[in-house]
Parts: sequence; C-alpha cells; structure tokens
Amino acid sequence: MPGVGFSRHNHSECIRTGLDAADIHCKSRGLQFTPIRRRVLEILLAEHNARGAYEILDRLREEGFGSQPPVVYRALDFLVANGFVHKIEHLNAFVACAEWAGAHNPVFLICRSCDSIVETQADLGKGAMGRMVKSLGFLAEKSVVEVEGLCVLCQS
Amino acid sequence: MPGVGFSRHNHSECIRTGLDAADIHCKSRGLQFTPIRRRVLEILLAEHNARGAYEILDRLREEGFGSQPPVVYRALDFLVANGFVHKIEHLNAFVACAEWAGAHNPVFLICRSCDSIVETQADLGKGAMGRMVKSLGFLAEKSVVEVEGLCVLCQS
DNA sequence: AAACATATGTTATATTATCACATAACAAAA
DNA sequence: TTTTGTTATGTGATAATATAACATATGTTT
Repeated sequence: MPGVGFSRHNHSECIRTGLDAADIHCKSRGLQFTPIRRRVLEILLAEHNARGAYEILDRLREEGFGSQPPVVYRALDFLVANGFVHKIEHLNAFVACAEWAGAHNPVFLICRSCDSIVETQADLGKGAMGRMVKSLGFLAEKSVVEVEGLCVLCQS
Repeated sequence: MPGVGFSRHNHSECIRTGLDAADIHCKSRGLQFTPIRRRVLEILLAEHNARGAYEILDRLREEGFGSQPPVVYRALDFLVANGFVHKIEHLNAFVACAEWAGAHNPVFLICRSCDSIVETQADLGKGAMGRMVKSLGFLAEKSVVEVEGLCVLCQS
C-alpha cells in the first residue's frame, strides 16, 4: 500500500486521525456522523487511492447497509461537502482527505501505474497563476488540480 | 456570448483560426481531418463554453451524421488527442482549445454563472508547486487545472 | 488492383449519477 | 412527553456519460 508522499508510514494513524477529525467536526457543528457516513470514510481512509462510488457501494451492501446508489452518493456528498473526502474528477472517483488542517487548496498527484494518490497543498492564488487570474478579473472560488504521472516507486 | 478573457472580441476569428490550425496540423502529419471531426470542432468553437458529448451528438444527428454515441466520442477522442479540444473533467464536457500555440499547460477558469470558459496558461512545473512535486519525486506528465468561480461580467 | 490501415455505422452494454417518494430516526418546541 | 419539523435512509426507476465489439466503408500504399 503506497502511502503519504508515496512513502511508508504508520497508516493506522491516518485512519484514526481522519475518523477523529470528522467526529470532532461533526460534533461541534451538530452534524450527524452516522454509521453509513463513518463507514464510507473508513473505507476510503483504508488506502491512499481513489475508489469509485459503486466499488464502495458493493462493500456497503456486503456489510448489510443499503444497496442502492443513493446510499453511497448521499454519504459521499456529505463527506465531500464537509471536506473529509475529495472527488478526483479525472477518475470519477473519491479519496479521503489527507491534509485535514484548516481550509485548503488541494493538489492531487495521481500515479497512473499504481493508482495511489498523494494530496498536497498549493495556493494557486499566489504566484504567476494568481496574478494571471486576477488580471482577468476572475473571482476564484474552488479549484481542482490533478496531476497525472508516475510516483517515485513506479519510476523504476 | 462571453469571450476570450471573458471580454468582447471578434469571435469569427477564433473559429477560423481554430479550424485552420487543425487543418494545417492534420495535413502536416497525414491525419484525416474528416467532416465529422471538423464539424465537432466547429460546434465547440462556436462558443467559449463547454458542451456535453450528447449535446454535440444531437447536433450531428440533426445534420445527417451518425447518431450513435461512438460517433461523437471518436471525434472527441481524436480532437483531444491532438490538442484541439480539452475535456473539462469537472463538467464531463468538452471545450475547444483557445490557446493553440505550442505545447501547453492549460488552466481553465469556469464561470459557474454563465458557464463560459477561459483557457489560460500556467506552468505548474515552476514555482512553489513545481518544487513541491519534485521534492516528492513525482514525475508529472499531464495536469488538469480547473478553477470554478465568477467571471468579470457575472460579478455585478 | 491488392493489401493494409484508418474511419464510420450500428447494436448492445457498461459505468456513473440523480429523481422521486415512502419510511424512519433525530431534535427542538409546546 | 407528545407534537412538530428536520434530517437521514430505503428503494425503485431512470438519466447521463462512456465503451465494447464487430461489420462495413473509405482512404493510402504497394
């Protein structure tokens, strides 16, 4: 299992941290972190790669949760809306947030060989890109940055 | 019709330039710029916004071309592979290339109000982002940058 | 003209996502 | 604690996006 920064790490930490952060966030805002939502997040936290909605749905079905598409899409909508999960548009798939700290501008590095995904940060509002956007008078609200290529491990 | 840089411009120029560039490119490489391919590019060049594959297919059908999905997807595949058209992943839609000059690293600014799209350039390989990617040892091959927000005209 | 490669026509199907409506669980107010 | 309103889930149907597979046609090279 490739990991954070495409390197080895104590992955059980990732899982616990992710679930705990969601727990706290929901509690503090009166949101319901229900079993389905928790389980979907847990499934996504299990590995640093993206999974399709129907792949997750299969898991839910096996485990006795509902088996219809809305079940998983609702949970994903909730998790995405609250920043626990991101959608990788390029793959029509979902990945657990790995940089759960404050507002962020995620950048995803997607390895086309092993499918692992690393989430990093980059404020596009700064630098050349920011100036260019500003010069066009565009008001940026949300950005999707997905870089496809080969991770360290897959280059050899 | 909002235009290049979300501003007024002689749009017929955009269309002619786009078609001519494709013509030349194909001729020089022995590629077939067939009626279907030309027409799909023309449809996309008609406005600076993205269109779904099935919307284009409807047009083709009305005009007497084939009416099945592969017809449009094949043409789009060809146009995307040759850089005349880009796919906007966030919208599952396609837009004509507006920066037809050399290899490029397109950045799309998508207005969520009027749906117009501006394509600009930004080499992510440079600056903070580039250093970060490099430090992870990631070999970037292709990038998708899509910024959603409000264009100048729609902010008032 | 023959052989090959490329493009199109067409049927079917896969994959991703949403709608609509009934029921259930939870939360706040009376 | 019942009522009331809101939020979440169950479920069937369908919409929207995309590809597989195979036959036919067109274009290109020899």
